[in-house]
Amino acid sequence: MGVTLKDVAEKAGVSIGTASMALNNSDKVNIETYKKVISVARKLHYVPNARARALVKQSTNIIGLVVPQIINPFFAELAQAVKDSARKKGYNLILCSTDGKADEEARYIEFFKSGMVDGAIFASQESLTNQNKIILEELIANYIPVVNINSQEFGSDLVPVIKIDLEKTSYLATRYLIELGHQRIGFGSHSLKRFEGYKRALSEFDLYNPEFVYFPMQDFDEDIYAIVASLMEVKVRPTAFVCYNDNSAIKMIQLLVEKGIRIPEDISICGTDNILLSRYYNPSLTTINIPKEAMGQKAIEILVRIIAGERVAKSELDITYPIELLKRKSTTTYQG
Amino acid sequence: MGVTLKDVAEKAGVSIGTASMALNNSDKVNIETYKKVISVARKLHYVPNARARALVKQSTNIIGLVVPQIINPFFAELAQAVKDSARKKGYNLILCSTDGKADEEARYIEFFKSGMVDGAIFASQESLTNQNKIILEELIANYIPVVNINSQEFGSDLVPVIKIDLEKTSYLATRYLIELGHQRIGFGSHSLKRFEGYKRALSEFDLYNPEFVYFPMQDFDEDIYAIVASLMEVKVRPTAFVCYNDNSAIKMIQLLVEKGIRIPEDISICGTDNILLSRYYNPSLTTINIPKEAMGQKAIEILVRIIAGERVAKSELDITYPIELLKRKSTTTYQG
DNA sequence: CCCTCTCTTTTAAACGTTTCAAATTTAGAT
DNA sequence: ATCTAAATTTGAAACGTTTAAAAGAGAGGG
Repeated sequence: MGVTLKDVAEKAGVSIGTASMALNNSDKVNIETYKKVISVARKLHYVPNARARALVKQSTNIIGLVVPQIINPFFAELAQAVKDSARKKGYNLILCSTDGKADEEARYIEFFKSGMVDGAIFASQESLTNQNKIILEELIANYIPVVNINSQEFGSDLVPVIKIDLEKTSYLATRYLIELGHQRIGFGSHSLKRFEGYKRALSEFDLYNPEFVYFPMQDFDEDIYAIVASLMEVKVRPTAFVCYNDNSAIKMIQLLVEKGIRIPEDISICGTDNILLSRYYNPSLTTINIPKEAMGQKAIEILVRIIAGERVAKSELDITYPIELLKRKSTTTYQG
Repeated sequence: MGVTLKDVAEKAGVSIGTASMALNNSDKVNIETYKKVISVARKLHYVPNARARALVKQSTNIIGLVVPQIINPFFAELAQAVKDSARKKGYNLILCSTDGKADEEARYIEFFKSGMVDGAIFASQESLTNQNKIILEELIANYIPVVNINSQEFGSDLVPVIKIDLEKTSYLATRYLIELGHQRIGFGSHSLKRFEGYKRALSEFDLYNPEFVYFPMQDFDEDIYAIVASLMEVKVRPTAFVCYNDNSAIKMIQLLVEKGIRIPEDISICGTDNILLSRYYNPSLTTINIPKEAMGQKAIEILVRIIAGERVAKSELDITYPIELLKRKSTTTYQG
């Protein structure tokens, strides 16, 4: 169907080998031949067949990125960063979103194993499904290079991890709310790590009260309705709330506002992620910044090095990026 | 490095051809042989090499999706829909975002030409860069199947288009604002089509006034600062504003609120896209729904059919999806 | 016992590159 | 004119599949 190297070679009057070398700028080929081949190739609109090249080169120049959901702005922004870095290194990015389903995750792992990508990055909220942790281990050990973003578990010789200190996110948020004078601070997340940070901050001031803790079983986003409903019924309401990401914080605010509760006057709310929109939300969202660009870039950088066969230093096997509290308008002081 | 078909064949005591057929569930192979091969393959953790398969099959089972930006929730949501449909048809999706740069667009087209994808979907705000319209035409004509989403130009035998009536988006929004009693209605977009709809609605009531029209030259998102600044200075301010997407509407609201302007009491604001967050924004955003899921799904459906060699019916070469006004809280009545 | 037909397996070409050893050409030195 | 070394080109293997044609093995009929 398409124009092949053979066509180019014939028209240029050289062998396939020579044509290939010319097109790959080998210095072994005579300048005249080179010119001839290039010109013929251009004339015929020759485009090298990436499939054939992939087979012989054992590499596709594609990197896979797996995220739980693209429609979560946090991951969209991360994907953007990863993509930009990948492109700079000459790679294309295949973006895979699992919607948190273990079988989708498994399908992608299968796909990766088949050799369609040169390496993969797994980004998660906190960890992969248990089942796939095992599959992933195997994947890495036997097939392709992998880097994890945000997983709190790995960080081995095989799978470097780029992460943040999850516990600290909620610690920072909670402590800030305490500093603002709040004493009844609510919390919602399915993450144990985050809960620990929340509890640590409160414990330091002897303010911890399990009544204000919500552990949604499923998807937090969906369970916000339940949390808000519960918040409306309870007799002593928290005056501040720590959400596990900006998306859920925003939903929560909206639902509360609809019930006539003012943010931040009645309840201060704090998110995590610093998604683009959090700055433009109304009220603008107090949140924890996560350096997505830096993390995405680092992940690609390390992955590319592993692909190239380099051995990464011990110090780079487990990198924790600093996070930062951004004080905005969704939180305010409270006088008991 | 990995286990190949040859290894499996040898261990199973059959030829490579037979092993291949067994693994592909061919009915030509004896049931005993089949079982033997399958069991050996499993034992050896054999995974077919997708690169080799792609070469001989002339197909990678990958579809490319090109969007201007992933971090725009509209495209993230569209990508989600496209991905889901693609997976259902057995394809993987390679997500490419161009950031509106013509050269990135061109690089992706080059990549597609090389045969790494079986087909491509180009989604845009309104149209591709001029330069690449030409490249794209050529791509389609000679290399791989393509479907356009949202482009207002194509819709040929070669490139089916899935789109909405852009003119109508702003017409609907503007007319609604007029119905609410507004007489000074502002407008911001670089889209001529959208401007036409805006103007048509106003003209019907003799309310058109060029003073209220903003044509940002570059990226609208960035130019919102300028528009808001200008809005603050002008002596007669519009009481309503039509934004060209939800993202910009949200930014605009936030900037206005920061200046002490109340939304919707002082200015009613209307977006377009109905991104997930628009419902959760504060105030919730009056906007135009665009059926992203349906459009994404249709795009895949048609593309897959073209890839399969089917000829699509004339009626499917240019499909316009219905849009719908969603009345929410960012707009309110106005008594002159 | 031979022929035919069906069922199964093998063989080998094909996919379109890259790459490296071998062959060829060219140039330079004697 | 001959030899050597360098420069260039060619040829062919390799990458790991799929697939169609050919070969082989049984079975059944005459």
